[in-house]
Amino acid sequence: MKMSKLFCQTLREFPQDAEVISHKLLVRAGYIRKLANGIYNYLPLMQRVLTKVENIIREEMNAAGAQELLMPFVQPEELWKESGRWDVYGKELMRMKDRHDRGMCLGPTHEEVITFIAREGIRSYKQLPVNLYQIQSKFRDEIRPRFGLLRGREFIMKDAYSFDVDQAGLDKEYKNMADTYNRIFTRCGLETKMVQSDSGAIGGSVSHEFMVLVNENDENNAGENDVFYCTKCDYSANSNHAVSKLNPAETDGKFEKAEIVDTPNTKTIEELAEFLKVPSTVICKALVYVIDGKYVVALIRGDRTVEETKLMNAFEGNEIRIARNDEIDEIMQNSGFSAVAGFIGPKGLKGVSIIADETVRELKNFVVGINQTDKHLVGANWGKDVELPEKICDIRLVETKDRCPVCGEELKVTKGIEVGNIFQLGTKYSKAMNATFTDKDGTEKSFIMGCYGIGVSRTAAAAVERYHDDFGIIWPLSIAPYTVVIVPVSDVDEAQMGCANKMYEELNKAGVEVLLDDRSERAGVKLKDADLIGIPFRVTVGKTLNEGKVEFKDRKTNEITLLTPDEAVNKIIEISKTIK
RNA sequence: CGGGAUGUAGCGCAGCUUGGUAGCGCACCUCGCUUGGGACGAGGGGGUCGCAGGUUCAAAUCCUGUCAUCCCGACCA
Repeated sequence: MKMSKLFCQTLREFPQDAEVISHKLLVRAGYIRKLANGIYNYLPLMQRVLTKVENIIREEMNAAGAQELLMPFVQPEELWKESGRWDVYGKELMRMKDRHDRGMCLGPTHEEVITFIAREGIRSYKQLPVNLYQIQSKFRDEIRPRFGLLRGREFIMKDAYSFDVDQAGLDKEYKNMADTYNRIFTRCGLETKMVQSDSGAIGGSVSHEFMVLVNENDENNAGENDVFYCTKCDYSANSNHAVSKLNPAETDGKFEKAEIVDTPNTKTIEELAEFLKVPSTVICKALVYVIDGKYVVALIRGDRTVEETKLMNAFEGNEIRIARNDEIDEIMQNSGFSAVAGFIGPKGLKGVSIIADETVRELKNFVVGINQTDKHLVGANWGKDVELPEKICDIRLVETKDRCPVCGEELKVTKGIEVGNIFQLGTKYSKAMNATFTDKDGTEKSFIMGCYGIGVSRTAAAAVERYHDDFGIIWPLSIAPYTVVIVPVSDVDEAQMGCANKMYEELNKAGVEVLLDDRSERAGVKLKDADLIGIPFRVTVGKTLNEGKVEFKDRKTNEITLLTPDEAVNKIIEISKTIK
């Protein structure tokens, strides 16, 4: 491709509305352009990158035994009513009416449609197992799209769905997909970590996410997830799912008798601990949440934080938020109290569910709110002064220095970008949508399903996030839009242009993806653009041509070697052959 | 949805306080010159100043409303 004809406008400055580096660089280097909030045009260079990622995915998925199909982007309301998600998916599901006033939605994911396909097409266990996938645009009307391609409303996703006769089959396919994903991301030049995760709105039990770990010291790092991991064993999990063993802590308040004491203006745990001169670990903290419209009071040790996803899952909820002050007032009124937030306790509350984190169980002679403003109960003990709630779960956020649940080593945390996930769905959708097959023994059974997603556009953006420098993008070879760019320093120097053109022809003939910068620009412009766009290799044809040499530059190391034009061409052809 | 900020040429911005001919840099077009890290000179094109009302002889500027975008939070495959 000749750059004079390439549809690509690089910008001299970073776009003002971009925050993270992948967004800034992709816009500035002419890969993407915003159409609307969270919706982007993929320009020719970007399309080449996406196609490469997609083809790697295709090859590996096909090799793993999956079959590609394509489902509609627009889906009928009825299917979503069948699965029960029409009512629970929320505003993220882009809903609309067709001309006949029938409810439709844009596909944010395709469990319903694939289950419909399986229900229609699979009658017998003999047709199983099967794994079907597609690569397609998805639409999710995110509350706050941001970070360019990392969190758009429209994005490209590979989604695969497996159907098995039993759990053993699903386990096998799950492992197969995990291995496949590792191969896919490795081929894309990305190092990923497979971490345990929450299964979210998709449902199901077992799930893992594939995270590209980003450098936390990087000021604009775009990792949206905290990943806790163990340095000794291979335990790692998303913070919304991570569990830990706790270090020993002082949990005895050493108050000799239970009594209500004045604790004026101690609305936070810090203030209360300071006022009573006790460690925060002997305080039982009470937080009021609203889960799917119902009030929940969560008890947790004073020094710990509630993990809201865990709390929500404990009640099998879909939506969680902290209660507003007027809602707390309502609870107080219903229970005959009048305390404000900061003095809430479990004793005597009516119309709420109470849940306790495991950390409160061992508290002794502790401090707890008693639903009177500016007062707390000290020296409290479970069973005697306050009832221990029946519902006790792990609802706490893991912290660094907590111990690995597997081996006991200290846990560490890092930021990650989620580029893929795998879920064991089980029969959640097949049961709800009555999708069954006839098993060997003649009985009707529901499909055991799994689903497996990869964010294609996000993977490309994550690669930029991971590989760039002050000059621009540094694409991994396997997903770069072109392998090499030839830059003649002067487009009016006949020798240089002749040499550049000759190499260009030879490389093209050899099937190498090559760019020729034949623009009538000054050298600086062409060199800056080559770096910005991030082509892995650059051949500069300039003054060294007098000695019969051209410069060969590796974008990754910025190392320059002098080669004859023939040597350069051969070297690139050799490199090109290694691309898988 | 809560808090903060911003909307002026394709991009980046000034002008607004104190109302009076809409500007600068980059990009774009023409000519010249130049060709190893985003040159230079001359000329040129491009704007209903986010939108709608209002005040005024006169509004980018003041007032009201509204829309959009960005950041933080809540949410999230």
